[in-house]
Amino acid sequence: MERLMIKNILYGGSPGQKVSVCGWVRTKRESKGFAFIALNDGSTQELLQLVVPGASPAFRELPQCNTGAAIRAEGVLKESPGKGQKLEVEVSGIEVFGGADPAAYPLQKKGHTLEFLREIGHLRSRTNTFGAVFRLRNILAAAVHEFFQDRGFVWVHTPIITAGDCEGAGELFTVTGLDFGKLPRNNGGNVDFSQDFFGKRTFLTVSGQLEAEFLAMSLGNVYTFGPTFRAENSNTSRHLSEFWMVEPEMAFADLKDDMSLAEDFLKFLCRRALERGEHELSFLEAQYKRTSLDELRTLSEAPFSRITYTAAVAELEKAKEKFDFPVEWGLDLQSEHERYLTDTVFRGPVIVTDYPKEIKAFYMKLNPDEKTVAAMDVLAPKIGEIIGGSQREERLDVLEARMRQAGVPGEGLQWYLDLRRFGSAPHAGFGLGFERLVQYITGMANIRDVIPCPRAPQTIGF
RNA sequence: UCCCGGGUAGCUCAGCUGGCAGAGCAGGUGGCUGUUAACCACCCUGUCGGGGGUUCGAGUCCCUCCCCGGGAGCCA
Repeated sequence: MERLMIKNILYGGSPGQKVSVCGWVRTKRESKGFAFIALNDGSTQELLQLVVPGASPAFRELPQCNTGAAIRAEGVLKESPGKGQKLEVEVSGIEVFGGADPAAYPLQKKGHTLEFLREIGHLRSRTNTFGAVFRLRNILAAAVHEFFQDRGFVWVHTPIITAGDCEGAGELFTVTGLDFGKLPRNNGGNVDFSQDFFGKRTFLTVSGQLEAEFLAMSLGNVYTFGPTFRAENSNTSRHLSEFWMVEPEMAFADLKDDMSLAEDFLKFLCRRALERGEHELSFLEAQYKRTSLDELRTLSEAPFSRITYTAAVAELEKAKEKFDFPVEWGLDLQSEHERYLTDTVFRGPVIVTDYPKEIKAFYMKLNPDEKTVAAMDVLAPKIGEIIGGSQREERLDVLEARMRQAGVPGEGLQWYLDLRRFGSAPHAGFGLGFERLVQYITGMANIRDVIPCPRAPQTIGF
């Protein structure tokens, strides 16, 4: 008999139907004459109840059917007389693929802390919480592609290995083929990377943006969606050393277009999460009370607030709240300031625009006031910056001047400047940290709980 | 990297001014004909994070290192 997924049985099955189902036992409840097994196969948040009558030969298999065991069950689908489920399977046969010693299996029939589950990363996806999070992560990843593909954006694959820290976005991981036992040295005593695999020092990418720019200046609208690496010694609930980033880049677009795209994008993702992950979201809402379906519904409909950096600073200056860090035009907004704007002033996502040029990257377009740049950050309640973007500087002379001021060496970036020499055009884009998005939608407090194998300083199990 | 708070049974934690290491849950055994993290009874569970020191005596006090969490910085 063909194996059915639990999702399809619960939503497409009818009483009287013969079924075969495989999965992992969540709980077993035994009486003298019968037993109940709650089974999960990862296809859905919900569990399938198996009823094993004492007369069934399957009853003899019960001692092996402990929490965690992998089994196949065959039987007849019936309407359940009990509360809590509509359908259940009256089992006639059970095959145990692999048992799970109850004394040794770490996942007990009780609640566990997220911290403990992080220590058993290879098993935590068998829990309700992580099943929900990883299914939602998939829904969102698919929705990223759906959103851009529907708008004619081309998915481009920018390199993982790069030759320079052109953007200055944090510390980089070095990639090398050199033998650490006998590193070649130059006259200065430093490692001689000219003898390395690529003939120069190379790194894991910190952003695909610069490459995405030249692809946008040929294909029109493009986006990247792939892994990104930062060697920063960040120990927070919002940072990973390896994370996934989405970076759209649009030719012939300005900051307004960029903001509209970011807003439409986030709303679309919320809507898809609600449509396709309702059971998962409901579970997480009930379990942790850090996210709410109503909040996501509001977010997917109401317009985002928008404010310039200058106006935001004025708002903070007149705030009654005491801040630990100073508020002054020219200083970057601190976490506490961002939180005040999202949680107190606007009570929702807000887009802050036109930051002082000194605190933003060299490639952002200089505004006519020559003090600010056409940058935008989308700030979300609780987690802060979820999107950072800008219109790019397309004027060669202005860009070169900005690079000199910022101390960015031009040698490795001639190809980037070429885009301003040949057929330059206004263009804009942004970067979205995918895990921050998943965090925001699921309400998980720690970013290490929204990716299967989190990489962070001193953290690389599994 | 900095500032706080932690590390005691498989898990979550209590353990006061230093004096025989505890509870709940999980697990085991038995009972129970419709359970929902089932219920009832009984039973088992320890390198008190590692090392050093003070003391007649350290889970408890001191030093040091490691690990975890929260916050900050950096950022997405």
